[in-house]
Amino acid sequence: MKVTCESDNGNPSGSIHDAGTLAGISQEGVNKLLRRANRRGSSRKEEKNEYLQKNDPKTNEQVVHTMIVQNASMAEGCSRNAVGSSQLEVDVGSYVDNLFDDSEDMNDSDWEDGSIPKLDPVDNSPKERMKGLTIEFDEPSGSAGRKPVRRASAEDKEIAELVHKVHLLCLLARGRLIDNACDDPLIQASLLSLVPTHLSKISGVSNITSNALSPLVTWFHNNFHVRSLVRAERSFHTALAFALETREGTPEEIAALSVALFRALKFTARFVSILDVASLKPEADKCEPSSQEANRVGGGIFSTSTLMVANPKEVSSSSYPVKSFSCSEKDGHCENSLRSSCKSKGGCPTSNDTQSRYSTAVDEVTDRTSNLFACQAQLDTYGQCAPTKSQGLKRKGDLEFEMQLAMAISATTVGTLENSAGSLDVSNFNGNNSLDASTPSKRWKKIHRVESATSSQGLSTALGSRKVGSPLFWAEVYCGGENLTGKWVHVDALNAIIDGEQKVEDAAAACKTALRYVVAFAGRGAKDVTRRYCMKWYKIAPKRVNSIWWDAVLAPLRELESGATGGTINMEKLHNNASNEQEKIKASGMSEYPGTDSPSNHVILPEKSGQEAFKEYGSKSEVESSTKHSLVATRNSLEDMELETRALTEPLPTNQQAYKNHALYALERWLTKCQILHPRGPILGYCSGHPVYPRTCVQTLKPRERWLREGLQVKGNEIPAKVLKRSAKLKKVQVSEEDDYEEIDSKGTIELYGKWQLEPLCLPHAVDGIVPKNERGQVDVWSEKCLPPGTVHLRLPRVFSVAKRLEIDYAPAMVGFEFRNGRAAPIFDGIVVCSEFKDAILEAYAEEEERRVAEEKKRNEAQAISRWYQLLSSIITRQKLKSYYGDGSSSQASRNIQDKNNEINAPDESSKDDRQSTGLWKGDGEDTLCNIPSGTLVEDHEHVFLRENESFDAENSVRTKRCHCGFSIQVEEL
DNA sequence: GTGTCGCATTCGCCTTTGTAAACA
DNA sequence: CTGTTTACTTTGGCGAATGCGACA
Repeated sequence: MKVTCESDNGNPSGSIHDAGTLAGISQEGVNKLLRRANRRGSSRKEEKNEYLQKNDPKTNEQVVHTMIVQNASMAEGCSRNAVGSSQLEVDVGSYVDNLFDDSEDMNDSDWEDGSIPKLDPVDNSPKERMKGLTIEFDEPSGSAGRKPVRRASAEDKEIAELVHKVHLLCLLARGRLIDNACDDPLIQASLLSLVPTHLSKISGVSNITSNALSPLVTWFHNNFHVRSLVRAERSFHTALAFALETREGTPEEIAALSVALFRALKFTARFVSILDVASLKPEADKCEPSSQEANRVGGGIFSTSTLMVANPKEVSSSSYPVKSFSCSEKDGHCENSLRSSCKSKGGCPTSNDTQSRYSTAVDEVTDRTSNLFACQAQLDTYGQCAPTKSQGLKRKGDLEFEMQLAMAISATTVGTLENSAGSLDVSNFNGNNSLDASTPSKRWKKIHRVESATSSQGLSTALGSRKVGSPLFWAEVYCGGENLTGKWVHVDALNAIIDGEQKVEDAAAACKTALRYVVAFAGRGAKDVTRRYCMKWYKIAPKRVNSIWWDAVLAPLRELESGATGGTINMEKLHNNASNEQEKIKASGMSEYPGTDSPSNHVILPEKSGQEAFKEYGSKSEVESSTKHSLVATRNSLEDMELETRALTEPLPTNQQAYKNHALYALERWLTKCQILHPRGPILGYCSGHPVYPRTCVQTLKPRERWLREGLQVKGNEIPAKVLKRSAKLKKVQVSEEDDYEEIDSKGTIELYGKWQLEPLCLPHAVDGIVPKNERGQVDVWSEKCLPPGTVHLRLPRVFSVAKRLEIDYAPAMVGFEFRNGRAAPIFDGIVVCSEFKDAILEAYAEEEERRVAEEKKRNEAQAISRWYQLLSSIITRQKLKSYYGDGSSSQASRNIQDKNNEINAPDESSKDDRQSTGLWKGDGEDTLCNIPSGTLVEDHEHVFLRENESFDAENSVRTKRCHCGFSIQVEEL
């Protein structure tokens, strides 16, 4: 192993390995760091590689890690500069952690705070700090091939979930803003004025079909183009108006315009967006696509303004041809490719600008732009974009989250930013109606620079970056002429695709966009319509947030949305349609299996949903109550049913592992040890020869004791549904304690029971004031259900003493266990007593507590007085000693010792008279108050209290003693 | 290049009912 | 003498989740 240090000018200024034994210390340190690096895992390469220099490939047997460590100023400069120093070379292959953290406790914060290299242990002089250091070491030959693994901890997961949730909320807010902008009458009117007369004839057609929309969509597609311009510094409303003016805009704006157009034409339309949130799983966003992939995605797909559709003729039948484009416009979409590659290659969406929270924006924009160019230069040079240390700590999800947060904030603060940033374009929009795609290039360039700087920092979700080309926004139009009852039709006017809902998933997947949340916005509300676009729900379900939380979030938005889009449907049609759906379910083998919770039970029956809808929207609906089938359902409930049906008719996965946590299906081999199939059937199909069962047949088993905690007990004569062998550890205990083999066998197993073998818990009743107890003389109170009838649980501290004093029968309440001293210890909380004694005990407890509190107060006061006494005695003694021996510094130490000795001896009656102090103290049997005129303490004088100067206040029993100097002391005689 | 499967590894849940000495 | 507090020894086994490599 070799360790060398280099100064910043390149000359070796010192070598650790020269320091004799220090070499060993250093080696140990390096090895420690290596171990640590191995633990941390390869996924954090980007966080650390700023400290690394590329390996020398010439060394064969030896893996050489060379690092150039920046000094403090360099490190700061690096963090200021988005790209970092050009001296940095990034080693992608192997790396080590902060090799220069020589302290023993190299904790995470040291690393993550970006601490600069510490001093060489040999040389403590700051002037001699190393600016560069080269370390070479041997790597164990066996470990070369294995990548270290570090999994996310629970904390990581929690943080990731929080980020995910907040990101979702931001995107929801964003979607609502866009939806609101789509309702703008001015924009709608402007759009209408652009539509050719022959196309506007379809306005208001009640039973429109998707085919009828084709000409309109084609026209829109031909007239509105995507341009990768983001005007984040203005409100979305303004941006939308500008996009309408120029007929060019971001995919988001163009999609919003299409929605506005449909609404202008009196169609019921929604703005639909994929909420491309930060991953729910930690570190999932860190592994960006490879540079090749980035090139492919960035340069290949998002390259023309007519995204993804080569020929308008393909309307209605085209798919998303995601790989068939080339870069053709320099100003427009090549920018995206650059941005994408910059981001993807190095994970470098311009470092500390990213951390600046994007709050002020305009004056920062120039910095960002320069950073972008710097990043670009870096890419040209190295093919890598070295992140700064602080940047490295940011996960991509965090960055996206921050950007979205900033966007949501900026979008919601309409008006404020408009004033400041609007000067860029708004005047043009307002005053110059002739602006179109032929806008002077200078002006475009300005916008373009603003956009590129902003988007280069990771604005992927709403604005497209890595996931360029992915269908993120489109419209849904309600076509009453479709499907008997009408249906929501996917309309991607951006790409001139109608009714292509089945292609969205594949197109998104091709662009590495996870289709986890597809949300439709209307009426300032929102509805999750992911099911419509997702064919393999089991794949995305684990990537979605807890459904309870998500449903709760969406609940109010759903009401708004259904209020805006909820038309009425003739129930007769609906019934026929639903029957067809039911038949589909039956055909797929999903219905009517004998399980207790058959999936078919989850299907909302037409009658039921219709009635519910009637209750909810009865006032608005056209009610025809004369016949059974003439109930009115809303589009909303109909759509709910459609989505629900989709959820229940998911095709069987072809790979076994998909069944592991599948919501609908299960394979026996993937059941856990506490799960069982009950009933064992029906078999819905086969996967690799294994029968597939409905998930509803999977029952969770628990031991008898565990069911007791839930207030359930096993019915009599029930045999265990499953018997597990006890762990080896417990068996050992059994073997050591028991010699009888049969006993071992009976205790060496765990008997498990299923829900169907249970009944409500029947505990013995409390009789004659006696609490039924278990064999340990206590009551296990896991929940209220575990309390014997006729008893109550009093969770009060020290209440047992009251019950004991009143001679009332009680039992300690054991509420759980904790691990203490390496063993499980029961936790007791309060007592269980018969209900009839509850009031008496509570009353006595209150009295007892009152008394206890009073006693405690008294005790505290006594303690306080005692401490005052000690304080005052020490002051007095100190003063006394001062007066005896003067204030000579040489004897200070001995006086201190004497003080302490005197403190120990105090109080004694003789010394009380000599006390000089302020305040009140209480001695044994008397309280004393000292009144000291100012300056008394500094007077070199011993007080003398003469009898004749005393006075006594009989009313208060206070005797006042006075010295001739004016000092007085009050003594309360008890 | 992608999907599937098996193996290895890591993380985190589940387990679950003292005692003797010192001190007040 | 009795009741209370404190120190002692400070889990660890196992299943689920996950990552990775091999293979089709």
